[in-house]
Order: sequence, then structure tokens, then C-alpha cells
Amino acid sequence: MVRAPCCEKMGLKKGPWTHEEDQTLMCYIQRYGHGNWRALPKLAGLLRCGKSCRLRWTNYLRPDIKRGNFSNEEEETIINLHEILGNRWSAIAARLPGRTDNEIKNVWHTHLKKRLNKQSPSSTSTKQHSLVEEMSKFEENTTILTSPSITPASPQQSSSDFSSNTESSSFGTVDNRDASVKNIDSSENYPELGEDFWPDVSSMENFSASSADLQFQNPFSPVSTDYGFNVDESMDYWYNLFIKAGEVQDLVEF
DNA sequence: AAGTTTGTCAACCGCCTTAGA
DNA sequence: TTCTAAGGCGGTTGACAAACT
Repeated sequence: MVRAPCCEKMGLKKGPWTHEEDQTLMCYIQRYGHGNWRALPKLAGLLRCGKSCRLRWTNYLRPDIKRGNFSNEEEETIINLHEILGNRWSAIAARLPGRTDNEIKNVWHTHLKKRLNKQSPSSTSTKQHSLVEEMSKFEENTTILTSPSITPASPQQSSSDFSSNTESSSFGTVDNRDASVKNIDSSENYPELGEDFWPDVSSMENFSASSADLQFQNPFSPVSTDYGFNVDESMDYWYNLFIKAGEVQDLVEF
């Protein structure tokens, strides 16, 4: 199957946006919204592809974008979240109001990575390491929940139940989880998460034994096969659990 | 002052996921 | 169930500016 081009390239402009184009795009979106990005440029009278319009809007023109340098707190938050989430910039951005994934990615590559490289590994937060160690313990001590008797919750249900603080991350599919695991595995400081990473929830305080209750309470959306849980959501879950337990209370504020 | 290197960041590219027909 | 369009994501590029030689 040949992938259709994202847009009709002929005659469409590329490169930096002009002030006039910005104004046109902003006016159009403020007036009509952005229901269909592909159709938008034509309707707005822009010689750009929809993808370019979307990027310009989400990374620059959106009214809730926070401009200017990152504060120390924001940088610390990025570092800590990167420790947890790896290169999942959109997930990190979801926890930094007003900042875009692109911006965070740039800050990471231009500032934070270098800064961390200068620091010796031992200078990183003890609490971060304790968090990583805690997660490693789960990997060592827990078994995966794969019982076919447990009815998978829908991704939508799961997302709304659980990850309400994550804006638009692509949660919920086996492939995504695979991708997440790849990211995690490639992160230098991250514990490797095997298939047996996730605990037997029936042994946990928050979960009851019945599959019906599990379906309701289990925040992981155990969609089919493989890992049993949605890794992204599970990461959030464990992270919040640790915070509740007072392990990393002052690490990051959500 | 001119040339070169380095840093920054907006924008693009290609792949993946999702929704809907 | 399959196919396709659209949206979203992370990696990468390239233009520009600042710093350096």
C-alpha cells in the first residue's frame, strides 16, 4: 500500500511562517476552530499543508503557549519526568502547562542533556534513584496479570478513569506499549521493564478480587496479550502511587 | 573586519495510531 | 474485517544568530 502524501505539495509553501500567515491562521481558528486540519489551509486561504498549520498553531500560535525561558522549576520537572518517561515529549509537555513538546525537546537537547552529562551520575537525585529502584523491585517481584477471565476495559474508559492529567498522549494500544518499552529500554538510567514488570493487582490494597471490580478499578486497561497493561498509564499509576506513599513527594508536582 | 564554529529553535519528515466508512 | 484519511508523535534538519578565532 502506498501512503498518500500528507498534502498536495505542488504550490504549497514551506519554511518559516510570515506574520501575515500567522494572522490568517489565528483569525481563522479563532473564528471557526480547527475541525479539519487538512481542509483548513484551503478554507483559510493559506498556501500551506494542514500539517504545517497544525504544527504552527500547536507550537507557536496557541493562546495558552507560555513564551520565554524555562524556569529552574520547569527544568527540574523536565529532568525528573524524563527520568520516568524517557523521550516521550508529549507526555512530559502534558505536565508542563503552556509548554509544547517541541519546546521541551529542544530544551532537553540544547541545555538539559549537556548539563546532566557534566554532572556525575552520582549527583542525580537520590530520590530519583529510589524511585527507579522501586520500579525495579516491581520488575523483580511481581507477576503479570494475564488472566483471560478479566475483561479488558476500553481504552476510552481507562483513559478517562485514570489518565485525566495526560492531555493527548497516544495511550492504549499494544503497539504503543511496545514503543514505550523500546523507549524505556533505550533510556540509560531506566530500569528495563520485562514482561513480568506489572504486579499481581489482586494482591494490592486498591484492587478487589472480582473481575468485575478489577475491570472497574484497574486503571491499566489490560488490552489483549503481551504486556497485559498499558505501560504509559501504568507508569503514571505507579508514579502517583509513589507520590502518595511519600516516596517522591518533592520530586515533581503535578 | 572577516571567516568559522557553535548554539538555538522553528519547521519538516516519516512513521504510527486511531477513527470511520 | 479491511482500508484509508487524518492527526499525533519523536527524530532530524537547516536557517539564523551569537560567540569565537
